Amino acid sequence: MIADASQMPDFTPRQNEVLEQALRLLVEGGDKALTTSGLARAANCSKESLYKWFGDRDGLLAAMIAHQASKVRTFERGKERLTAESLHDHLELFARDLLEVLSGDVSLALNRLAIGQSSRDGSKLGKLLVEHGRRQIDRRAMALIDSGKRAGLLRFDDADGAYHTLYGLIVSDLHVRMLLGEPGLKDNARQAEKAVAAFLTLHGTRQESGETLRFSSGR
Amino acid sequence: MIADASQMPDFTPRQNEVLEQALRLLVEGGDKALTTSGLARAANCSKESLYKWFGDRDGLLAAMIAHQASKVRTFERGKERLTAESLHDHLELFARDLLEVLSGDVSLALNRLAIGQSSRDGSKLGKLLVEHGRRQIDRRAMALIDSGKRAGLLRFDDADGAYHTLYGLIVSDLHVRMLLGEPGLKDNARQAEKAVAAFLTLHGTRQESGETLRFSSGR
DNA sequence: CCAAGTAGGTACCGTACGGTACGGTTCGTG
DNA sequence: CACGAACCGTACCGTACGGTACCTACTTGG
Repeated sequence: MIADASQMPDFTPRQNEVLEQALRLLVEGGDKALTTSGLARAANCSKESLYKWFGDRDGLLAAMIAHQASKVRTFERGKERLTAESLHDHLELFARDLLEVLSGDVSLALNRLAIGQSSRDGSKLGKLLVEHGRRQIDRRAMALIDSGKRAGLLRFDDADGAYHTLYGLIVSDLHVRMLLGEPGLKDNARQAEKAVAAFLTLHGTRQESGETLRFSSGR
Repeated sequence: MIADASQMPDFTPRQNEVLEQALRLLVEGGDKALTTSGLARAANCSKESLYKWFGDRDGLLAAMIAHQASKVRTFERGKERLTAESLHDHLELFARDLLEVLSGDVSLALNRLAIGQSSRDGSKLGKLLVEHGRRQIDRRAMALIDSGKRAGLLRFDDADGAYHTLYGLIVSDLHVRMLLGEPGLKDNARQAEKAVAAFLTLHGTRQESGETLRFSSGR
């Protein structure tokens, strides 16, 4: 065995295949559709194997989260020189990616699952989800706005606060509404533009033109 | 019987008592703890009465939402003359109230319930929750920022967009995190201040001092 | 004082789940 | 070839839920 495989889940291909089916079931039918019998049937495996591999239903859920997270590797952005324009573009790209991720089928289903469980398992799944799913995107955004500050393009005292401001401007109540079953935005890109413009108005060092303050047309 | 009781749920005191117990069970143990047998035991009533009153488990859940919503009547704010200071204060009050409501036990439990059900009932509960719970607070905020605009204290093209900006600045990802089981903010008032300051920087007509741009210390 | 409606208590039914056990089959390995 | 491990399919068990039926006790109104 290799000494250091990080905290890689390290599932076998067969297990990954089963986890993929599990995600499919979850997305299609929600919590109730993800039964051990149903999964065994859908994935052409035996329940005994499920319990051998994942130990428990909760273990299966945790494995699903880990599996999904392992697919969404965040690509480290090169440390290129930041200009006002490239910062703006990177922020918009981040915003679009964030909206894209949050409105994804699997993300919504997993969040619903974790939220549903949070009342009875002491939010173990919720912690897992935040750890695996959010830390990556948090890191990316923090690195970006930090670079912006070092390049003299952004100004703020508290990076964490600034990031949460950015997040709020991008997402607003959209995530919860989607979790409750409402459809997503018609135009993610438009929302991303507006959010980044507002963020730069608040924290940018360059005077943004009044154009950025004009918000028009809605969801 | 009185002719017009609006769309008041109009439950008997006994039924309200039972619904109160149902909410308590839901808050304490989540979805799984709210069983018909458990509720009948906790509320000292019979399962048969439950089904006679609410028809169905889903009917019970809907009744719980209606019951809870009927408790949180939003008080219509008087149409007093708005100054920059009073607008600021009203916005901060709104922000604090919003954070207060969202972090309430019952609100979180009901949102978790609706989110958990949203995959299987076509988001019927979710719609109900948004209708009953959110419309009130939305109305209040829209009326407020609309007054602000008419008084020349705020500027924006799209009131809905401006409101969502305000909402995002206040709540950010806090709601989802709390739904996932994380504790709330230490200091709601501080968050409310920061959000309102940022909102006024974006949409206020008066030049806010640089002080309002300085974000310090975090969650 | 009694009839009728209302509500509580309990037993029951069908179902479906999580979890386990067992026999048969494939596959890698010495 | 033979052995054992892994795995599949299925049958099974205990439990707990939603929902129903039945019976009793209390109130209410004439």
